[in-house]
Amino acid sequence: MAGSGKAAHSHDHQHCIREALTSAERVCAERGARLTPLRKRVLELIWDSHEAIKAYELLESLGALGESTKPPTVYRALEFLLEQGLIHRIESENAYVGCRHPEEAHDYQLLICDGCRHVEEVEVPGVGAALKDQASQLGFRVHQKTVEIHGLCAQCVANPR
Amino acid sequence: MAGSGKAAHSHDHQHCIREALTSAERVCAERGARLTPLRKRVLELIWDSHEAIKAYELLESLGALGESTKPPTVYRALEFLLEQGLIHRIESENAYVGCRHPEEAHDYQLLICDGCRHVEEVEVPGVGAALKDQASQLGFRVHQKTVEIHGLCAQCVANPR
DNA sequence: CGGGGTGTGTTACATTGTAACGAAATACGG
DNA sequence: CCGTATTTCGTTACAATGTAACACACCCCG
Repeated sequence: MAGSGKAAHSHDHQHCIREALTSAERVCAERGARLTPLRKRVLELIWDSHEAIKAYELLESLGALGESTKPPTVYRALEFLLEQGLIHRIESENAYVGCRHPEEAHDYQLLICDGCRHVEEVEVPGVGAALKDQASQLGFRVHQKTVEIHGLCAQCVANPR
Repeated sequence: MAGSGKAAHSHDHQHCIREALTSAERVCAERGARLTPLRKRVLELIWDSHEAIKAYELLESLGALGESTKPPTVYRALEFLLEQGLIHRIESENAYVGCRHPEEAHDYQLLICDGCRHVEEVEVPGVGAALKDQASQLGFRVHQKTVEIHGLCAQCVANPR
């Protein structure tokens, strides 16, 4: 059923979900942040796959679960999850994906497959530092870095539609 | 008048504009692409500053010039300019900015000031290649790279509001 | 001058995101 | 435990961003 055989990018996804939720609980507990049932449900829905998911898709899923179905509900939960570093926003897609390393701040880059929407979070050594250094040289104070690589993942290169 | 003394990031901006337009003409001529009056006007409006400008701001400016004022007009012009590499889209802002090197494809990163909206296009050596290499190692075929750094430019760090 | 392709005008709508306000739930000092 | 402050949530209404579809104008070419 959920998250098992789906062919591409196979792995024990139940494990991913469990780990993500456990991590989230711990991180929030440590910080005194409240991972309410609603926020947790949204986080679960995002972690339902490793694919980019949109706010209104989340909204629809919540609706199917009999929840309130108004945009602010979802956007507020997303805002919280972003603040806590539990998810990433994909700017070039207006979409969201679970963060692999929510325990601490980190540089990251996203490989986004335009074929299957799979998103891989990587940290290419040196990239974050190089950007920071260049900015510093120009007197620019960095607050946030967005690095998004679009293309086709190995699966979709091998197996085009 | 237009683009002269504005204090921050001072430079001969008239020169920027002339150069951008000349470049655009040449590039389009070489490729047989049609830089129509409408498209050129939109490009001029974008180059009116080095700041990120939004589609609906362009729309409003066009309206003030007595042009047609419907969204598709602007979005189609933007699409053309993006295809020709004459402008960049800033994904994290839903905004647009003139490209500094429209003559040829190139890696680039954008430093976006959240204080004054100024956008600086840079090419940090190695960053584009490092991202490409990492992707290749994962079997990922890159189509497009988006690198956007938000923060405060030197002017705004020195002179906060 | 007629036909095909490209560009533009226009209508209508889809998608994405937010402000504002009140009600409910939770935290917190006494 | 109670009353109050704060946070979270529900709801309405709307703002901002972007697109599909079709009609018309223009231009090149034969």
